[in-house]
Amino acid sequence: MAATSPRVLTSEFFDRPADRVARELLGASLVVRAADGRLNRHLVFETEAYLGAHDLACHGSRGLTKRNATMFGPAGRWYVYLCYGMHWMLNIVTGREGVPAAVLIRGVGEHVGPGRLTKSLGIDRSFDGQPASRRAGLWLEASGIALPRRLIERTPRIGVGYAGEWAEKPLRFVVDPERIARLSGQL
DNA sequence: GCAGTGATCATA
DNA sequence: ATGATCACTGCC
Repeated sequence: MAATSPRVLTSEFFDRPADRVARELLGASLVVRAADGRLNRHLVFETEAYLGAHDLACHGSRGLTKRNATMFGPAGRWYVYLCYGMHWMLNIVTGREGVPAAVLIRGVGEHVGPGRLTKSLGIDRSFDGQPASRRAGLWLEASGIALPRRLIERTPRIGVGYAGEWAEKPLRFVVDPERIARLSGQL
């Protein structure tokens, strides 16, 4: 009867190759603490991995800049940047310090699309560089379920056509949101 | 199918 | 200082 308490994912989980983290984040929960203190949980159903300096689709491949500095830092921090002058992109940094790698969170709960989910959840630049933790008010929790591998679809990443052969690597991970909600008993 | 949007970065 | 770029979205 002791309800298993949700496991907050920490740097131990994130300090691994981005593609591994991206796959294992499917079914995890993105938790947002609202202004009134309430917690809102959203199941992660779509992610993309950005592997590091050798990955030409990755911001880190153009070297360290002010914008992407968080990616070069330790794993487990939020990397948030503005895209097309309008949309905030939410990433979680992965791998060793000095290796610019991260996972883009593209879909959670009923929120489809990386720009829409940040808008819906009120996520912006203020989270950039913060550890994903309760203190930040934005964190990730492990799924309580074992997600069957056959439910995971892998495709090339979206919107990175400029990246040559790296544009075609299957580094986007997707599961059907309804299926995963049912598996988690939240439907 | 493509315009909007503006911070960021390279070039100078 | 200037111009190109861009991990998207919404409307044509």
